[in-house]
Amino acid sequence: MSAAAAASPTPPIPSVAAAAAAKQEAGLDMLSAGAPPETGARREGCCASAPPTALAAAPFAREDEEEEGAGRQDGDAAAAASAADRVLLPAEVLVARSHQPPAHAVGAAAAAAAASPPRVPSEPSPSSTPPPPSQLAFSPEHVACVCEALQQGGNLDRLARFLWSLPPSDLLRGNESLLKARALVAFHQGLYAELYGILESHSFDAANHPLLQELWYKARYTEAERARGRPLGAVDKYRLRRKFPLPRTIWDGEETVYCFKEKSRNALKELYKQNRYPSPAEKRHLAKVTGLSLTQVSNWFKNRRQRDRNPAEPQSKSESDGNPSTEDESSKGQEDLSPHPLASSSDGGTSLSLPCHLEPVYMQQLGNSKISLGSPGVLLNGNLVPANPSPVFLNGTSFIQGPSGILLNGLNVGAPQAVSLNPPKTSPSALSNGVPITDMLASSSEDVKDFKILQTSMSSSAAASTTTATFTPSSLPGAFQGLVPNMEVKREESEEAIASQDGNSVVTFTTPVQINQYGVVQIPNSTTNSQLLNGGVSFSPVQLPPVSIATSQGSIAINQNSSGVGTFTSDSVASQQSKVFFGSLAPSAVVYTVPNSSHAIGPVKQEGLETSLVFSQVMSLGQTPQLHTSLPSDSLPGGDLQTGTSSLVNVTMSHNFPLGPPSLLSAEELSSAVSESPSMSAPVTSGASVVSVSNSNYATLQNCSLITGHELMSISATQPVLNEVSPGTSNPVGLHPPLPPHFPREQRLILQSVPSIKENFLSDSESKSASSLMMLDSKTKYVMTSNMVDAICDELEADKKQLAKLQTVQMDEEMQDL
DNA sequence: TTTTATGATTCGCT
DNA sequence: AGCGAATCATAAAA
Repeated sequence: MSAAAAASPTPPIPSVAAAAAAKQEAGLDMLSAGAPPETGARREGCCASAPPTALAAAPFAREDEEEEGAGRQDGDAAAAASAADRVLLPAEVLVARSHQPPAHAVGAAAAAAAASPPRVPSEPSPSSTPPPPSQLAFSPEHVACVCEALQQGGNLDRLARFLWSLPPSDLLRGNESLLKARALVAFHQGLYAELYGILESHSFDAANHPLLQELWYKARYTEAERARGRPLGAVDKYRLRRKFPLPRTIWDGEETVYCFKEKSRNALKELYKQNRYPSPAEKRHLAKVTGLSLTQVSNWFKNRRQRDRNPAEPQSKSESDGNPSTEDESSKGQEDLSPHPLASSSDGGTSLSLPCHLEPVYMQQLGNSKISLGSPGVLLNGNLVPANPSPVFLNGTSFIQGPSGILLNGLNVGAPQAVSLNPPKTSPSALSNGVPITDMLASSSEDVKDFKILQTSMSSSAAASTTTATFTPSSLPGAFQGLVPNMEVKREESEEAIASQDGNSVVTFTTPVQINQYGVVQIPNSTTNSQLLNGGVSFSPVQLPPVSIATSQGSIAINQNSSGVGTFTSDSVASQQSKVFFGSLAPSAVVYTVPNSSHAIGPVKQEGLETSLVFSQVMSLGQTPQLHTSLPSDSLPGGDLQTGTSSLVNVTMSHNFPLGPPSLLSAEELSSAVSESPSMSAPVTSGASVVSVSNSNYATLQNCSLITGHELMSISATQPVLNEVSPGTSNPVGLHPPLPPHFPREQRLILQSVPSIKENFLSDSESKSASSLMMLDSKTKYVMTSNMVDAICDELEADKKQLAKLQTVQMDEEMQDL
């Protein structure tokens, strides 16, 4: 063993290493390094069987290993060198040194050779009498040992001389060590034809395959490089490998597998769907199941995560393995993340990256959706919680992104911009119904970046114009089928028209978030009625994956009648998570944010709804402010957007609203209902509750804080127009800071004013200059004019004041509690 | 030939 | 040690 071990330290073969390209060189070195043990073992064997003359096979090794004293070594080296020069060196050395501790012969010889000036091989040495070549003084084994020693010593020149001096004895022909040495020398000398001949002429021991294979390929590469006069690329090398396959003499024919078995991959994917970050135990189990090593499993997950994170990565797109999260990203891509604000937001590749989710994420038509939530978690409709393994459903075009978490029902909120507003690592920010809740806005630069990309700017024409601003996604994915692409919404247009265009589609978000692909969020704008509720109303046919419906989280059913009355039915199914419903367009939209109420739900279907009802739960916001907005449907016909009454409602209720179907909810009723079910923890009732809201009616919920556009606007850093309108209604900043870890309870609705022009989107976001802002999801369109804002503000003012009081009180209480 | 998919490696960070 | 990011390498498809 010692001999073998001694051999291991052998350095790589210089010539080879020199020729090797950086990486391959490393590979070669590795091979060389790996070879030693084997060669050592081999040599040991050979030496062991060596005849008596071999005083010392072992010594060779020792010599190498021990690096004995310089003095003696010098002497030995000198002797060896001289002997070596005379071709018969090995024999001579061995013989000459027979009286000494064996060893140094080869090692010393090699060292000497390397150190001393080369001598003419044939040059006779005064001190010794070289036997004629034909009269080998030692056996082939000895020769082999010498060859090995010289190889390992890295002195190929010397090895070449040695080989050259050897007689063409048949005895040596079959000697693998000698052949290997010859191959090395041939390679070193550029005698590739000879090299190939050697490699193909003898079946080498598997232990030598790695090195010889390397020589084979290296030679091919070198030849090709010389022929082409330029370095080879990976592909070139690959082609050469294909063109010049390894001879079976140095290859066992076993194909290298670069792709795991389908079965293994499926198992990996399956787990990945469940958990992107498997525990060590899970990895071990998976490794066992798939037959892969733990490292391979880990690498697979690492690679998968990386590729899901960077869909834009030029090299590859994530495979469409059916993994939703992956698919979205892969499917849409990177391209959409173009600088263009809208484009990015609207088309934005769909990417879903929810590290925190333990459960699978389902996206329907991810095409345009992009979800990229950072660790903190995202609150969708108030419910998406990072830590919670809740599935996310996207049915749509909306995208959610941001480390902090952003969710929009078509509204994208992230407010990286308002850094001051967001405490860096608090909890996740939540956005509900288009209203961003910025407890945690991304403050990091990354967040900002993401935000910019994703954020959709809505423009309102605050400064720009009274005219409505229209944003159309630069490119509409297939998701928009059925929708009129680039449709512009103008104030002048009648609401109906708008409705018809967008209308009818409903976007439903369940606690996990569901975004309808078609979802277009529009904020009908008329100052009169509508408003941004939930950020906008998105309409799109709701297509929920069966899964979502079946999920334990509950389902949502929305039935709206053509009359413009929206009916919302939620049956509580025992789900823990709340759901959000977005109803369509228009005329009147009601948004409810109900925390903790989950429930129900049936298949979501929406057709031609004119009324929209939205329930969103804001995560733990529960007690805090809520915003409710309802718009009268009447305004729709008016052609122009009217200032309807719009209110945002965020209701933190743990209970369902026992609303009878088509019943109108009066503010009082609602409030009472809400008040009755104060505790968030209250289990959801199994019964289904139906709420119908007539266009003209809107419900006001107690415990809901109403935030008018002004406030929202004011929250955003720069929103001149809005600020002017409603100065200081609420100081966003003031509100946020205090938020404790559990801030979830506090919910905020924020409308950021964003520069109206999409082109300027990025820059604007940076600059924070703004007009009125709205967050849009990529496919959503929001149109809000400053007028609208004003109108809305006015409209809401009254309600706001009332609600604000309630909200304020509650918040104060909560704050105190906190 | 080029591009894509994918496994592995390396480096820096925590 | 685990992770992310960047990168390489390989195999296969385009």
